[in-house]
Amino acid sequence: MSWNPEHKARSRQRILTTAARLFAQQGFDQVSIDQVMREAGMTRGAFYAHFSSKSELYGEAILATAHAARDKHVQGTSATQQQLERIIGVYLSEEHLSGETLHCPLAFLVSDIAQRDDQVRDIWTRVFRGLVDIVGGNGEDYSHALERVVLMVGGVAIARALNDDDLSKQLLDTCRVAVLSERQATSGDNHTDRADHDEGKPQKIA
Amino acid sequence: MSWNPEHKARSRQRILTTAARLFAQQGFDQVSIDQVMREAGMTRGAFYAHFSSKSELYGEAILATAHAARDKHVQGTSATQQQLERIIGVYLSEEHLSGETLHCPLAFLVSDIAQRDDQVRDIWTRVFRGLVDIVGGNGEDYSHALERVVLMVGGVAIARALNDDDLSKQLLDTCRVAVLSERQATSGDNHTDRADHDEGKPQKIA
DNA sequence: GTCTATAACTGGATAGAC
DNA sequence: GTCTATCCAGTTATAGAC
Repeated sequence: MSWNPEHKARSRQRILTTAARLFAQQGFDQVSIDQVMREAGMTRGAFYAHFSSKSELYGEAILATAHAARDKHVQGTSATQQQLERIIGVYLSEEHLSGETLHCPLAFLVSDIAQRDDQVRDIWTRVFRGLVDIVGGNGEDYSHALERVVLMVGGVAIARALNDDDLSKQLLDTCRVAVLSERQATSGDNHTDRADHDEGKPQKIA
Repeated sequence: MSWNPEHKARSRQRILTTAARLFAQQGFDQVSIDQVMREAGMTRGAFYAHFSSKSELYGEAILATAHAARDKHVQGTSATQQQLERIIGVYLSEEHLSGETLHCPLAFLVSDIAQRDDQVRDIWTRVFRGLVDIVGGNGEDYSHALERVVLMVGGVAIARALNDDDLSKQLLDTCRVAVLSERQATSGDNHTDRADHDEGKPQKIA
């Protein structure tokens, strides 16, 4: 069985989506290659036909998650103002924390990344820049975009760590209000179209 | 050797400070009990005379770090306005990221905590509330204190993950300015004295 | 209280059959 | 390309000597 050309690509995709989910929920160390492959319907030996190491899989999974989120939430080259407000609302929602949906590797893996090799950290940094570009639109200055992304990514990361649902909810609400209100406080004009963010990716959401 | 009553307390303290440093730098999984005990000048077998599990050590190390930071930076029952501004400056500094100094478990372990058991997560949540109380002073409303702590903890966590020193520095600067300026924007009066924050602990800094 | 020694297990990674 | 079998390094935890 399975010598047709597209079979490998499908297998790889199954491995990636499974790994992305597991890594986001449990981090790098607590996910085993065996676990990923079993849930993807294969055995451990087959893994090395697709990736050369666990670390490479980790980076590719982060990238795949970011691509999927961008394709889902940003059509064309840039998000409109309306799309942007919706993204912020979904990102800073309780569903983002506990749903079956995919989770943002920026928030869910932030303190996992500092321990990883340069290749993985470069990917994460690129994805981070991609989200700043999207959230910043293009008109406002970079610092304000950075601040809002810190409230988004930091807010979700902290809300997920807290062992108190009420406090988590209050914190998400606070961050959502802050991100949305700070936007209109700094500049009235936003959105438009930009053409270049190359390999910059947005976050992960629904 | 070593049957005097204080010897055990000193051993425990050495284990705790060693563990706190290693955990903050490398996370729960990548630190072994053997490594902690060796660096503390003992062998693995001795560990279980002090703690019943690695997870218990993890929680106690977080708590010990928070206590040490509070004792160092907050004298009396509450921080003055001047102390507070200094704390924020030190917290959102490059030295906090890479120095030999102790690191804040809130920022360095934020996405590590979500994977741990309830006992550890409760401790982390308590320490988080402690920092909110300190940063919030007492006059301003809780939401603004939450927002500023998100900028502090989230900012440091993200700056540590980024593999680009310039961007890290810019992000820390942005967060520092935002935390300090947002404070005076919300309420003119701050600081005073409060008597109860019980087990709430501040962060970790210098 | 601290040590050595070891049990029982799981991890990533490779070799070779099909 | 995927499988089974295996190697080897590392983990937590316990038993028992001193």
